[in-house]
Amino acid sequence: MAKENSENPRFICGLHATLHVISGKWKPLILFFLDKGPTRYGELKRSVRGVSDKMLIQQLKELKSDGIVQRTDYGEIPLRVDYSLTPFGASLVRAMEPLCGWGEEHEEDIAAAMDRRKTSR
Amino acid sequence: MAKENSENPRFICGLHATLHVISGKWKPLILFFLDKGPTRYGELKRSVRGVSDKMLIQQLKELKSDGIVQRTDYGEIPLRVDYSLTPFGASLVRAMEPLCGWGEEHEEDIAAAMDRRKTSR
DNA sequence: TCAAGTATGCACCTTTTGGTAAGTACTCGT
DNA sequence: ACGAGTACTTACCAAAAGGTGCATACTTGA
Repeated sequence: MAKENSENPRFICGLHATLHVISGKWKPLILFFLDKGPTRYGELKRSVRGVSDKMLIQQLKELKSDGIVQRTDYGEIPLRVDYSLTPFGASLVRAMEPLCGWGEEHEEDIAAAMDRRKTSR
Repeated sequence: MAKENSENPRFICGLHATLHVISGKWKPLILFFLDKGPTRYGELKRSVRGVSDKMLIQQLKELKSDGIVQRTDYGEIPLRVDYSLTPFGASLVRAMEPLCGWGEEHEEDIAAAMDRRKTSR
């Protein structure tokens, strides 16, 4: 009937859209490290402690297909590849900063709440 | 041995901590609607279209145990309860706004990327 | 008395997500 | 020739997340 919303109805709000891009166990961490500059695959793997090859590759692929990161293959003889943020990705990282700040400020409350949940489960 | 980080090592960065609180299929949407004011359970369920009772209750409980939302039971005869943001929760919603904005600005790119992934899968 | 509405709880099942471990194709140093 | 390092790929499995539907205890209106 009458339109209630002139935007496309795919997402409830912008946040909803954003979360489609950054959800994934390792994505925020990957973004966090890539924000420091282009990083080789192996380097990234060592930074994001605990991630498996499968997961790292998979999340990088998704981030790439979302236009957040770039993969650069130097076509060199002993295989050499690195990953970096696109300008689009960099803008996302900027938008994530307040969440970063909020998390830092309330780190203890969050950790306490997590413990509470684990204990009383 | 030598400390590399004086913060507690539970989270890699603030963002990582924050994501523990807002991850969950329906949480951002719930927060989005609660930001408009205290909302009764049934009302919320009708707002967050598609959510099941189980999920709505579950996510509300988690948000409550994280101190993000408050549950008010009016103790009235025909059962009456509502949910609202705590000040802590309100501060989280404020920190989420840039992500909201980013998502709004790039909604089309995000949707396009999602389609691309679905199609080429 | 019966259906409907309130706010939940619970059992069961499927889907999604993530982890483990192996294999590939290449090159380099010994 | 062998082991190690590069950047992945694949198959198999376990755990977590989420969905469906029924049950509860209460009340109000027909």
